[in-house]
Amino acid sequence: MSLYTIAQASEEVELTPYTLRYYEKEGLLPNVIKDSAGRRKYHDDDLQRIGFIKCLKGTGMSLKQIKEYGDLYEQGKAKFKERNAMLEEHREKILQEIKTQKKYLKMVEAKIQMKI
Amino acid sequence: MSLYTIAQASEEVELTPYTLRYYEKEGLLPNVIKDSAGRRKYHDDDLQRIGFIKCLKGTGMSLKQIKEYGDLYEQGKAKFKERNAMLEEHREKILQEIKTQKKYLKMVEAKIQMKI
DNA sequence: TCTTGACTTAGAGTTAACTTTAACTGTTAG
DNA sequence: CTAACAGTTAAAGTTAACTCTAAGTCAAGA
Repeated sequence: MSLYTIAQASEEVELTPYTLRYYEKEGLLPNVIKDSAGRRKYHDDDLQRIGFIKCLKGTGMSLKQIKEYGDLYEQGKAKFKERNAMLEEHREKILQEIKTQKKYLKMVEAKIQMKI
Repeated sequence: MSLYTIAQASEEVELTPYTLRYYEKEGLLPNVIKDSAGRRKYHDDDLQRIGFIKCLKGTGMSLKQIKEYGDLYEQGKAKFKERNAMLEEHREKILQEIKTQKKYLKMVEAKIQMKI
């Protein structure tokens, strides 16, 4: 049961403390606790959650949508279907995006080969 | 030798006329001509260039960097090396990004499979 | 005890990339 | 001839996602 200060969590997840506070303010991190002096303490669970937020964000999901997903997650089993539907839709988007990236890669490689 | 109005070019490249004017203002489209009434006329070359801009942008290059690349392109053979170096560096970035996307895809798929 | 340093907050500022507005002009169909 | 339309410009507005500032609090070391 390890706890992290915001500086440690920041280091761990490679996001600035500003960003961590911002995500919390936006409702993406509803479970971060505070110590008696009001300072944030991050659980491993929080870091896991941030990791998944980075995954969703890194694949083009907006923070707004990520919050929607997180809100469904907070509602547990009751919203499992909706939540998974979101992820499956997002999965398709990622697959499509990888395809597009591969197409663009070929275009760049063609341009490199042109030698003019 | 076909020429396109901004509306036609917009349709063709799937960018709004606003965006086309914006790209021009930012120096990304230095060769767009105007008719006697001051209206833009796009050549096939312009559309090709916009296509490549979309490729670079779609793979995460900023408009600022795209302009740098375009400026080198305008200087022709003299800057060929620099220009190609930019593209080769960008190629690496795209490869890395595809890797990351695949990793994230696996994370999302794992989450979907979790069924909880 | 004093000061240093890491934190806190609310709110302001920044950046990229558009997107819209307002006021205007030239072309075309009736 | 005139109304509608498609374009023009400079400049202001928007949005997402941070990023920073100012003013304050608290705990720990010299």
